[in-house]
Amino acid sequence: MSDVAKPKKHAPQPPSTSNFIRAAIEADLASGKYATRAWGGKPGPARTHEGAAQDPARIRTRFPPEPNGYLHIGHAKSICLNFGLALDYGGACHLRFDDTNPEKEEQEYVDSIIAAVKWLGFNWEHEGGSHLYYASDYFDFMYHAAEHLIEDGHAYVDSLSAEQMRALRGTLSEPGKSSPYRDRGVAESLKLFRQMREGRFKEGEHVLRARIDMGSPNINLRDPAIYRIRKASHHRTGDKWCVYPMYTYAHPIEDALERITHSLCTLEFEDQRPFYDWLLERLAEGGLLARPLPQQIEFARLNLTYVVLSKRRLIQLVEEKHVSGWDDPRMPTLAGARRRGYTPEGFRRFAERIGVAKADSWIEYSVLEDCMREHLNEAAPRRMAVLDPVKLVIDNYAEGGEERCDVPNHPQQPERGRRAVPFSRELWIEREDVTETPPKGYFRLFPGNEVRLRYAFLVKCVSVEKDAAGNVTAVHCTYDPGTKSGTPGAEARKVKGNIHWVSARHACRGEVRLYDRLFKVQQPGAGARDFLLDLNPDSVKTITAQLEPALANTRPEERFQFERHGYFVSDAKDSRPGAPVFNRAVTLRDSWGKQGS
RNA sequence: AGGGGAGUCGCCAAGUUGGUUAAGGCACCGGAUUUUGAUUCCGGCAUUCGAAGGUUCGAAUCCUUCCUCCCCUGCCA
Repeated sequence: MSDVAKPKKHAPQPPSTSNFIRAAIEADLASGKYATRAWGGKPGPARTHEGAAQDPARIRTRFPPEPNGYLHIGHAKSICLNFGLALDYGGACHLRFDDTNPEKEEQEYVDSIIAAVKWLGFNWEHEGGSHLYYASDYFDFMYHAAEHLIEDGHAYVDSLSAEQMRALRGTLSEPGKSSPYRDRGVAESLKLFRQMREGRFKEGEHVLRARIDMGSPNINLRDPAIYRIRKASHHRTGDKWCVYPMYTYAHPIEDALERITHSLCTLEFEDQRPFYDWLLERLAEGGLLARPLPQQIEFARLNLTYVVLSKRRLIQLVEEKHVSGWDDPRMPTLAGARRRGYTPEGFRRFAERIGVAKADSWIEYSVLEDCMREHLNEAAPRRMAVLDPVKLVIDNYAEGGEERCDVPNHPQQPERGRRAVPFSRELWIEREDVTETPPKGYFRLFPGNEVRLRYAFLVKCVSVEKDAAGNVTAVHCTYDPGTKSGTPGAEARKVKGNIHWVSARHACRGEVRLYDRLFKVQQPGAGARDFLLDLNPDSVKTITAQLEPALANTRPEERFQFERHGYFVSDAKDSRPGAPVFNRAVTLRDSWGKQGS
């Protein structure tokens, strides 16, 4: 049956260019839903936008972190999704700080979040406008909208304690019961709400609730609290307010004021969507918000094997000093990943590769590593570094002699130029590149075998020196002067082994941190187990390596491939001229199975 | 009177107005190239879509029943 012409092989395509969110956006764009969407030039209520010109942004998305912690890899998925969609569809993506809880939020976090989003390569500019917003900028509107809801009978002040409210809320299978304050008159609720704002009550004395349906099977609709009293200083509004809106109430309003078209969030907010729509509809029919209203769309959050992403656990790792800080290279925070040597391009590639859907899934950590390798392979210049040095002596090379080897900075990219690497009689080579008893298939140095010193000469192993314990202490070779790389006839004789080296006399010593995964199991803390029990005790190993001279002075965050090892980055905090410190981002793939080093 | 979601190859994930042999990526397995056991290149890789019935000329797509997993009872987000 092989005489039938085979269908031509399809060119490899970028991973899933289609997903349910793109489908929704494309459907909305096609239906003309947004054809007359106005944009008044800044976030605001109906009057800001009505009569204004059509929004130059075809869609608006937003990334809305609460500034109460550091961003992590899970956020990277959301950032790439939201900013990426805006870019793809000619839209704008807003960076918005959801700072509605003054007790947990700090300026330090907003700074780190801004830095992380920028680092990932995104910005919130669109058509000359900058879309960096804060929920706290909308507190006035939110407060007035709340009064409006009270006046329309859609909200009331409840004076039950939190415990009493919980008792009346019902359970998953039983309906809730009305609070005795549910039928409090509009005037009284309004008066109390104003007094709440004036600071006449203590925290917890009253709360503003939406009046919806205590019998709803959806617990989120059983008269959710929308405003609470909090006598805390806010990092931006200071002491102006002592009542703060709840996320449930604030988020839809933030979206509507900013004219967000597609409000993307994670699956756990699905049950919240009916309230989101209910609130916006009430406010729009009251003339406070412009239509079309934003729509919430939920997607599955990222789960990565061997990694924990919950804020609680991340805090525990830092506070209990299992890591050196939020930017420890083993942390899944973006600050940690950056210090580890991971790249923005790698993260974007990763987000593209894993796609977005509604099914809960676990992405294998190796997928992230592969994405980093792929980008680093293209981007990182090559260098030679010996991590576990053993001396190689070329017996027939002139004592005191030296010469230069002409080495490409990137074998696949000749335009990156070449550099001179000093060569001499005594070199450092990798301990694992020499053995007296070669296993099957081993083609590096062992007595009688010939290998190439990469970009230099062919050497033949004549003997191996060992200490009393049997450890190799030095290896003696003879070299063939006619085989220098780049000279005529250098390739006359082919050998399988090709090992890297550093001239002992010229080497620079440097600290190298070899990182491995922070946890030793795929799902740390699965079941009821304490996740700390799953910590990998060997997640970092610090060594002193012998580096080629060009590595002595590097700029902070400069990334290299150490040939035959992997990708390393000059540590942003600890590396110094002449005393370099490198972090290993990821190893090279290795079908021989050398397991890191 | 519970409600809301999800189940397509080892890991992701298209496809879901029913229409010929179920995209693509990752991993994996072969083979080629290679001065990185890397990279690159070529080839292979689901008679089957959680299960069982049913409708139909035809079903991953429609219907029925069942199974499994996730989320929801903060004055957190």
